[in-house]
Amino acid sequence: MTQRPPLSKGEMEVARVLWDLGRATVRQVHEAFPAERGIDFATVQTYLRRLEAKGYVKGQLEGRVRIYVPGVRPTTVIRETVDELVDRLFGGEALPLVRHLIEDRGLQEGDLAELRRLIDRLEEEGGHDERT
Amino acid sequence: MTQRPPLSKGEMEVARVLWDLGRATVRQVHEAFPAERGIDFATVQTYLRRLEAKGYVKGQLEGRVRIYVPGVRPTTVIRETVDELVDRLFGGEALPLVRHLIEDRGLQEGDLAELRRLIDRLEEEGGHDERT
DNA sequence: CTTGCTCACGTACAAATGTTCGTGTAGATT
DNA sequence: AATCTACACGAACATTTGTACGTGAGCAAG
Repeated sequence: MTQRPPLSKGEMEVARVLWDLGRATVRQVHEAFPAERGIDFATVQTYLRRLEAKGYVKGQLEGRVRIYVPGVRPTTVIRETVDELVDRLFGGEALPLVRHLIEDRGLQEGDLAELRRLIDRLEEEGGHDERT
Repeated sequence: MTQRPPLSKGEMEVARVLWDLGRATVRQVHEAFPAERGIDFATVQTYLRRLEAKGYVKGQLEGRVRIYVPGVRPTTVIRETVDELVDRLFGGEALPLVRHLIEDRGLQEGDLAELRRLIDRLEEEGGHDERT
């Protein structure tokens, strides 16, 4: 089903901005980039064009300008991307990545609590209506 | 500090194999690939060459064959790669990715238990700010 | 109407990536 | 010795990616 070509790094950056804005012109996307990124207007334009070609966003002329909107949910892309990473880097094992994220990327105190709740919930579900 | 160029997808596949084997000839790496992958011997050879150029592995002629060994620890590469992904896809927030991994990628029962222990340990270490 | 802006859109182009071929040569087989 | 084999090593080449330029059209201000 993954008929969509994968997102390149640059495309991902732009896609993320569009997800945030929800609906934007090239200029708006361009302006949403931090100045330090120093990305050119035309470059953003190209990325959006390519994102459209790959089926990730939809663009439509509205008067003089083209308005872009996301065509795929972030969750979907995240799933595809992360799955691929997990496959390539961990041979499909998710746990090592989770461990790395929890240990080496600073999670906040509250985050740990939330994780614990999440685990509680999952163990609850799993252990209780599962009868091989 | 070492600004190694990032690994491409293909390079990562090969690097992973070499981490597993620890020390191998091109042929051994090639053979370690699942047949379905249908990757050519020469392709593997090129990847190893490029990995060496990028500083990820070291190769040395031993008799007539070249032996490759990892030059960078998997952990390092994983950190760099995952950090980049988290930045690009989640704007630096690690939690959403962890959540995704736990919820959507099937972790085993035992994995959850291990995670819980990990969280316990981290909460222990971190501020003793009990206030649940 | 003439200048000047701002876009969409097509085009460009170097670098990186995925993939393979060709050549030369050091050992193995006949 | 004449072949055959298996590599190392260098090239090649089509795609994809990152980045940007140039042109022409619509609109605005002089």
